[in-house]
Amino acid sequence: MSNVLVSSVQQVLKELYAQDLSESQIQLQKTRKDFDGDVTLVVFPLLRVSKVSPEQTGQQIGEALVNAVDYVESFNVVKGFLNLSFTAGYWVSRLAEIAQTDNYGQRPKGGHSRNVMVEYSSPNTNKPLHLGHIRNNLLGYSVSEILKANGHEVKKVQVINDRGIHICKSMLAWQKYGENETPQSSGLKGDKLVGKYYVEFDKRYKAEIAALIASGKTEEEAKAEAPIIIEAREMLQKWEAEDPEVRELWAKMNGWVYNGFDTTYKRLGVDFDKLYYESNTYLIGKELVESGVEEGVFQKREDGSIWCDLTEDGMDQKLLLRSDGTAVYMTQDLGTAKLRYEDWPALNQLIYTVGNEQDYHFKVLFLLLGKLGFEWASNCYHLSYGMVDLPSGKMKSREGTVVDADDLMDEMFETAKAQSAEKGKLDGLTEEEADSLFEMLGMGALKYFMLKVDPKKRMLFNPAESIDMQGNTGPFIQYTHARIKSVLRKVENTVKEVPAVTGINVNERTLIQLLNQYPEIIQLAGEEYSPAVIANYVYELAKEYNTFYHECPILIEADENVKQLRLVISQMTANVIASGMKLLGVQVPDRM
RNA sequence: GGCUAUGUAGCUCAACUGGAUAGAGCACCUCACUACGGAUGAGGAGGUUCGGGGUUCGAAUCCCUGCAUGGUCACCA
Repeated sequence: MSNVLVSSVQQVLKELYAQDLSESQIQLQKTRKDFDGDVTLVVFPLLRVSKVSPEQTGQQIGEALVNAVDYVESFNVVKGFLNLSFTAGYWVSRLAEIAQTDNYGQRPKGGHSRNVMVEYSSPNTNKPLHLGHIRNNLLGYSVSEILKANGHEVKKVQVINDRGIHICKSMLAWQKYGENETPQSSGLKGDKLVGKYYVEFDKRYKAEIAALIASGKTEEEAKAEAPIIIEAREMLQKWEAEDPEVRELWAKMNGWVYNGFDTTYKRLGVDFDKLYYESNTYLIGKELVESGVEEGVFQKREDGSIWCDLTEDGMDQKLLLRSDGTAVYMTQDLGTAKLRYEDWPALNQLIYTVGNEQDYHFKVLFLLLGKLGFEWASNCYHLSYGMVDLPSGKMKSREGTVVDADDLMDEMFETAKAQSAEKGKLDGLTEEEADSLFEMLGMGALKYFMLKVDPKKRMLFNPAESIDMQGNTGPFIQYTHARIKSVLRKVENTVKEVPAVTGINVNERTLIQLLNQYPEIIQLAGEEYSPAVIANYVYELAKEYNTFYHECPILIEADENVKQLRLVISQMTANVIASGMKLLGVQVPDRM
């Protein structure tokens, strides 16, 4: 609609001032709430062509638009702002179109569609998932869904960091001190069990360092010479040499971890189309690095290590392969990227959902891919997000302040349960139904809380406040949806026909305007890779509906046409709420 | 120290990318259920948008500068 109006404005300007102006010079925006109107034209940029005062310019354009555009009913000018009001008929017909559109808000596939691979989660296999992973998972999943809604072809993937020194640490500690403990024997979730031995390794390592320092070594020497770390390094080399015993242990312990992760992913509601394992890609990376040496873009040093000199690009020397020939993080990332493009040659964009602590890493990665001659290097994008802090500061595993993902989800469930019990609205639900509702509400609260914040900003997670369910929260929106459903349940046939009404009130108008915005919101969220855009919009919609609900009778409305209009508005609001929340990975209940 | 991000009400976050009197929620103070769900709504109070310059019709937004906070500069991942 604004596009149509833009060209009308251009037309009018041409007639008035004999000037052709580009679209970008026509600034249309939603009229602010405290002013009268639907759409506002900013006239300041037009003064150069009108050569009269802002007020006069607004007046002239306003008069011309009322004459030229049939749905522009009236206007007013405040300072340099021309506020335009549309006819009720215009908005009613907009509502009718919305009601008749399948998958309203979503953009069908077409010429603009891209093939996009979104990587997210990608944990290490040496410890369980925590709060930081939750933000990552929710963000990656939601952005994927948003891109799909924009008509793109999306594949969700992760690369599992299943090899490296970290997993060797867990393996070694388990081998030495584990006494064959298994998830079955201990009753521990697999990822938790492996994490336990990672912590055990760290403890022993610390003790050895302390002992060496006491015997006169420097801290640096102690860290390098502690027997247990040397053993771990040896194990990594054995692993790379495919030592059968080490590989067997490795496969067993990783298997435990994957089982544990699967449980967590399932509960979080995230999924993947394909999994990559670094154990399968680091060799490709090594080959790439070697070929880079041959091509002269990388350099081999005397000790055998391989580097890339990035000083001309304003960065440092970057290690790509250790002197003992083992791979580093960067090595395998190069290999993984190459493999992905081989798997999906039509790929247009590769998105990495990874925290901003790795901004530098990805800058370097993309640069290296370019140096290796991959023209698609410029299509790689680092979806960087801020860390999650606790009121006590950073999460630190050593200080035991890590918020475990499974524990947190349990807590959310319990809170939702307690809240519902307090409201006393559980009548008629079986225990099973009630539990699934609590899960929906608890997860809704958690997901909405984490996604409503702009991804690139660091966020504070206050356990006490985050589980709040009043105000700007997931359950508030879920409640609004349930309430609408409750109204709709009471009418026999849901009518999608928009009746002929002579006028609409301010609440109806505002809601239709908001509903009308939904497609633009999805587009904006896609362009910015920001679920927060969706979250804030859905909140505003729910809030506005609640105001409408208080002001306007629906079922008891005497005028049958007005009643139908309100029912359609209600129906569409519920649809858009459900649709928007789905993009965030949040389900909405019909009753709660 | 270099590079990089962030700084908005007591707290947690918005602000359509340069537009009007900077908006919400929480907390605090009022008020509203014999109409459809009170996990709600209406109102009040709360601001030098970190400080200082600049650009212009107009700045939270852009530029410069200072301050604060986080991240990062590993033969860790």
